[in-house]
Amino acid sequence: MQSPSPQRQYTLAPMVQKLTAGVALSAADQAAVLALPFTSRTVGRGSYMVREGDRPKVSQVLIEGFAFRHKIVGDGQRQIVSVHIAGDIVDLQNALLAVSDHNVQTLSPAVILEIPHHAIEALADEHPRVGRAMWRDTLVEGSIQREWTANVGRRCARARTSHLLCELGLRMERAGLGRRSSYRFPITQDELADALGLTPVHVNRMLRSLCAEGLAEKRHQSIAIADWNALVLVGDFSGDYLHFAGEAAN
Amino acid sequence: MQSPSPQRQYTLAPMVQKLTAGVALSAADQAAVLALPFTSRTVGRGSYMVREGDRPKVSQVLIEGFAFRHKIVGDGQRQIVSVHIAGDIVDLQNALLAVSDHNVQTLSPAVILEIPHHAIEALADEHPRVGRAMWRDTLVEGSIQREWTANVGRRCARARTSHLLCELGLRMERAGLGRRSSYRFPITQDELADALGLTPVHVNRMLRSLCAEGLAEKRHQSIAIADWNALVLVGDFSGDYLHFAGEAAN
DNA sequence: CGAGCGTTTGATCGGTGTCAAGGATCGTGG
DNA sequence: CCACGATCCTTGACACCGATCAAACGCTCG
Repeated sequence: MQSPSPQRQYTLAPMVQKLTAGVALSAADQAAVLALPFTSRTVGRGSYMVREGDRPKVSQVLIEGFAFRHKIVGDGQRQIVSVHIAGDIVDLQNALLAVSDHNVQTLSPAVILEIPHHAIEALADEHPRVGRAMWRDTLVEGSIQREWTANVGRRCARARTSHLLCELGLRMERAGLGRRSSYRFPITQDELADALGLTPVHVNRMLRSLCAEGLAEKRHQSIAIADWNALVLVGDFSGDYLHFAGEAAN
Repeated sequence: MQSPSPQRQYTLAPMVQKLTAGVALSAADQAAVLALPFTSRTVGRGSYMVREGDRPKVSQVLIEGFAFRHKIVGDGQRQIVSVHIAGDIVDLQNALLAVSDHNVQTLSPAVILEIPHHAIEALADEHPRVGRAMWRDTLVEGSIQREWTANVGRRCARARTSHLLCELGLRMERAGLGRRSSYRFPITQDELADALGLTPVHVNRMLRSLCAEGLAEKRHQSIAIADWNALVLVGDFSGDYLHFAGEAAN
């Protein structure tokens, strides 16, 4: 079975937390977010949240579980372009873009809250600060995406792999879902390979070598980072691009 | 010397055009954009518009010329993560993100308009539709960035190169700066290599082969695409991710 | 306990990188 | 208008990282 309890009532509190982390929101603004209409659904691993070519009418917030975005290229190969954890607003894109340019799929059983696009647009109109917070969220995602491009384009397999483990560690810790040195991450080596632009075989070799050298280890559904500083070094990692700081004075 | 005439007065009309292409704006909204305070400057090729680590106080609109964003990884290699043409709002990011996570440099002599961040924030507050339009622009950039990640991660050198030529062709045509089959693009093979995650030598080989087969040719400061359909095929290209359509009904 | 999926390992292949040298082109200054 | 220097392009030979192919192993979950 999966973690989410059957009949539990979910709220948009994680979305509020996500947004306030970047832009200060008044009590009224926060209340407006919480008052958004939504429906919840619980899905299994591998479920599609969005398909390329879709014209979604709702945006989705990931409340529990993991998900990833990916694109399929001409010869059938898959590139995973981002990974999402609980609290991420996964499908804000399509509030303003008519047709989806990529697929989103769950990496684990998940709980998803769906919000109609018109409600999001109305919210942004009536509460500009919230609109700004959602825009900022999009900007941070853009920054992460740039780093992924650089990671795949210019780092060797070993560094690439380490870099991803570091990023996820920091994001999980920040979201209160684990420690950077140890967090849940139910991904297969096949999926890792597609996220890193490598083959599963080579990912396996990198993971084995990182483990053998006491840097990090991929367990069944989790990651354990034994030597954070060393992994940061190997992965050429700096978390600046995650823009955790928030706005300096706002 | 460079194209821009010395004392000419520039306006934010290109920014209005860019924004209205995605979201319908009222006359008042458009006027508000045009009324933004700005200063213009003319710079030579290779000038930095933003440096990683900067805390910019202005956003920049590229009025004439070309620019690119890039990141430098640990061993000194450079990854170009995006390319920008006249009309692009290059530095909207830093309106909401305190510190820049990447560098922006001109690819040619350029004319740049600088707008103070506070003016952009005020504009978004007072004209939510404009805020939405800027947000949408960010979303489209995100989409392009995802495609670049997939391009670099999962396509062979030949396809990668072709894909970039197609993208630029479509964007230039859309912006009214040329035809997809022939457009100005003053980039060196070194820079192309850094945009594609390849080496200059290998980019050269791909270009020569594309040229030998009558698909496309890189001239001095321009691109000529002799067989668009064939290049699209080789490059596994589809322009959907550029989201040209605009909002269906808005 | 068994089936299926995911992981691990070895051997070999190939695409792209590296190194090196020569050639073309452009912009500059005389 | 020409000469020159710098940058960019081009080509070949060779090396290497990561891909491919193939097979066995182990773990989970039902």
